[in-house]
Amino acid sequence: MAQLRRKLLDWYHRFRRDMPWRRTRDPYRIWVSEVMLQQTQVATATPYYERFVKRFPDVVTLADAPLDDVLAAWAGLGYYRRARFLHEAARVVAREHGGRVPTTAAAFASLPGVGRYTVGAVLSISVGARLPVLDGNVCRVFARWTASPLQAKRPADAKRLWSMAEALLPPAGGAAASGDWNQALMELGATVCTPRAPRCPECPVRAHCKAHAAGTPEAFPPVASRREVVKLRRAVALLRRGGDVLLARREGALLDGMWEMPGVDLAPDADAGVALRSALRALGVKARLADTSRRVKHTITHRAIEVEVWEATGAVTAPRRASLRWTDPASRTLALTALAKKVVAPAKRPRA
DNA sequence: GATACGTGGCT
DNA sequence: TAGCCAAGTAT
Repeated sequence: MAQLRRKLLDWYHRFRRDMPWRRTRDPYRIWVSEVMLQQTQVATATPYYERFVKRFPDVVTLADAPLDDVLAAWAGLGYYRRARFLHEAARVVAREHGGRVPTTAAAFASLPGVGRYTVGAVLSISVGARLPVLDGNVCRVFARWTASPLQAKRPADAKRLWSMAEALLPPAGGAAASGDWNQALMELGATVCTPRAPRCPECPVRAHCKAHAAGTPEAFPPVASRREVVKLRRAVALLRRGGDVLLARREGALLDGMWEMPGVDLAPDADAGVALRSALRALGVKARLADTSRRVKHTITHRAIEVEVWEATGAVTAPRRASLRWTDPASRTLALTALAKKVVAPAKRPRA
């Protein structure tokens, strides 16, 4: 085991990618990065991280900021509950911990949105706590090393995987840091021991890998059953006034508090114009609408939405109310959904 | 313990 | 392209 550890750590120190959160030991910044990276790829999270820590450089600044500002900074990253929990947790830190991120496992773990993974990641990386991590990468690496059909979703397997992660930590008092070890495991999974087409010839620890020995690394972990994607239709009104567009605040379970063009979900055979005019009337918005025939596709978890984009043919009037605003969509002051961003600023196709 | 939660990269 | 997947957590 010592050899396995040394080989992987050597590899990590040689090949680890440079990332902004790897240039700090500040528990707050490590924490922000770990929350952003949940279910999110490094390349996606990086620009959000840079903007976020610039706007909220410390936990007290975050605690003092309005939730809407935090959501606006998060807009486009998804899983907005992460941002709500992070903000709520920051307020707990400001109120109950004197504005310093607690670095004992129990205190940190008690914060909202902080699960076992995040405790291990933040505290091992920032203060060297000897705590394991288990994420999708680490699960896959372990399943392959042992050639076992371990799946993190099965509680019994998760327990075994966490035990492995604990057992493999560098020994207490040794030279190797737990934070480096944890990151080395994840880095291996992210860059070499990938879900498909793993780069076994580049793997520093292939000699220890039973799945590699068997020649079937891709068989581990077994593929999980996937949920069916439901197709949905929606119509939205892209209403402009100068450089501003009219936005409505969402309410409900999905994307609560986020802003997007006023619109309506459509039954499969519904008349979009009828439904959209009715929805706008209910908001008190007056406009003559025409179908642009532009269609925007967007997927949210297991929903595939096709959006019909309508525009006004004349002047638009909207009532003053808290859930309706004219805003420059480029200003980043409102938390726009990714779908709204697509509708207002369609991505240019790369050169054909 | 099954499910909900967003989005974009990659093949 | 369509489908899989990603540094998870809470309910």
